[in-house]
Amino acid sequence: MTRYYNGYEQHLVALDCIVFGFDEGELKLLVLKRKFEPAKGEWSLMGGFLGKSESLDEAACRILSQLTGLSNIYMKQLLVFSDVARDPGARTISVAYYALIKIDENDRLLAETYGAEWVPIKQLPPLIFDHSQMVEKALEALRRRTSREPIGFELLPVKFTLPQLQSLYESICGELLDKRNFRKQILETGLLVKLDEKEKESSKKGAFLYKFDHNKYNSYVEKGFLFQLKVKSGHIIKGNNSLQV
Amino acid sequence: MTRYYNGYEQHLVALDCIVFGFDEGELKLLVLKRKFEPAKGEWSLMGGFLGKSESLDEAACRILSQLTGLSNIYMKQLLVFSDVARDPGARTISVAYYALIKIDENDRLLAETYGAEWVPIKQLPPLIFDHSQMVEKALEALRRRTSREPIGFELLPVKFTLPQLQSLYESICGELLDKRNFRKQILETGLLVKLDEKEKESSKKGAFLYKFDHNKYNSYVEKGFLFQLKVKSGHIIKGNNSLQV
DNA sequence: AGCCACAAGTGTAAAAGATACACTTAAAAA
DNA sequence: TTTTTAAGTGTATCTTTTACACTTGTGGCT
Repeated sequence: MTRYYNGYEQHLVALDCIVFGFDEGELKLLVLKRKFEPAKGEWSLMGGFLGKSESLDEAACRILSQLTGLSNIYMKQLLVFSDVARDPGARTISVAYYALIKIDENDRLLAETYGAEWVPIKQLPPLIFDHSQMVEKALEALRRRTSREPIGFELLPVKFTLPQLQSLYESICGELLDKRNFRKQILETGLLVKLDEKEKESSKKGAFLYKFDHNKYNSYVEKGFLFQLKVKSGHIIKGNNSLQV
Repeated sequence: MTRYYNGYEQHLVALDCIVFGFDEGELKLLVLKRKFEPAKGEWSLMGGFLGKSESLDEAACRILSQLTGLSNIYMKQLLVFSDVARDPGARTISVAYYALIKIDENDRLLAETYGAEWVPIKQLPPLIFDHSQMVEKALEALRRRTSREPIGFELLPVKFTLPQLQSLYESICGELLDKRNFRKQILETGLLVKLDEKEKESSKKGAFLYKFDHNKYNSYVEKGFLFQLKVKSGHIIKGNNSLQV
């Protein structure tokens, strides 16, 4: 096939996936102990190599599904890392992808089956090579994208409560948000459907479940509507029954 | 060197540069007629291949400088294009970069020397392969980034007038802006330095020249300041001496 | 049965920011 | 001297964002 472009260098093209999940009110990352040399046994992202007859998007899906059994996952290309010496095993370039996973929906044990582990993002161990940089960049991208597109829902179960959603946004942007303002804003989009069920795990009163209306969102997008969540300057919420006279 | 990772496919890694310039009040793109097969003679972006001992950023700079003589240019990685059949010449993946150039500063003839041409973005000819898609994505990225970072200045000469700057922003976002609001907003940042000189090409009165204060910007950024230009819903400006009773 | 503890849920007023808008000024050309 | 052209300037209205505190529902405890 390579009739043209003779004489140019060929390269190993790796892929690494930054896999985000949200569980127990925390943003988490899926990491695993590397099973081969070099750096065998150290913590790393999920990775693999680009094959002959697949696009990068296809390869990213393949790798994620081989290593976790998951499919039909939100994935996005992030950035290529290409320092000449980034991987001591060989000269490789690595295309980083990030993925958003609904942890609840999938068997939480699945990860362990494959030797992977969900680690809170605040307690990440050191990762091999430039993987920590990749995580850093992925977090920035996630923050940016979250405020422009309704991708937060990819991290929650199909049915979720508003307190859950708020907590998710707070974990992503690293700031507390005002409950009333948050609700007002998110409900104003008209994209959430209130269900008749309540979730009662996290409180006695229970919180109503909602669904995100993908169809409505898509038709809005076609009409030029822009999802925008102003998740900027949150503040510590005070004055909640902390004083009693 | 490749002691590890044996048996994995190697790939040709191309780079393509979307080179933006701003001239005669228009956003322009640098394109050239391809000098080799396949698709010889057709319009394409500037491209090349990743070498053995260079990072992608280095390669992108090298390619731009080989093909235009320019160096010290703002460049940013955009996205990798990797469809299996994207290039009929061979299976390649291509990392797209976009660059912002101050056309005035550099010899405008330079382009021609190298067989390249500045084409207004609204009159782009069809480009080979997936290059038109790349341009599309680059424009989106430029629009997004322009509103979050002061990169517009990379497209203007070091000294510029406010009408020039406004016209640049209008070309990028594709909408007319209100003169007074634009000036207020951009001057409020405190990042423009008014000079004592006037530029008198485009009007009899002449417009004052300004410089962008990079140092100040950098120190602001360290303090957490965020550049934000709200360049959203512009409108057609009416009422300017168009009626005379 | 009643009380307590806990998180869910709800509205409004003040402040900040964005928008719309029209005339004056400077200087070259006629 | 007049005309023409684009540069330059301020304010009032509207919209959006922010700050803020009490009531409700329910399970568990006594």
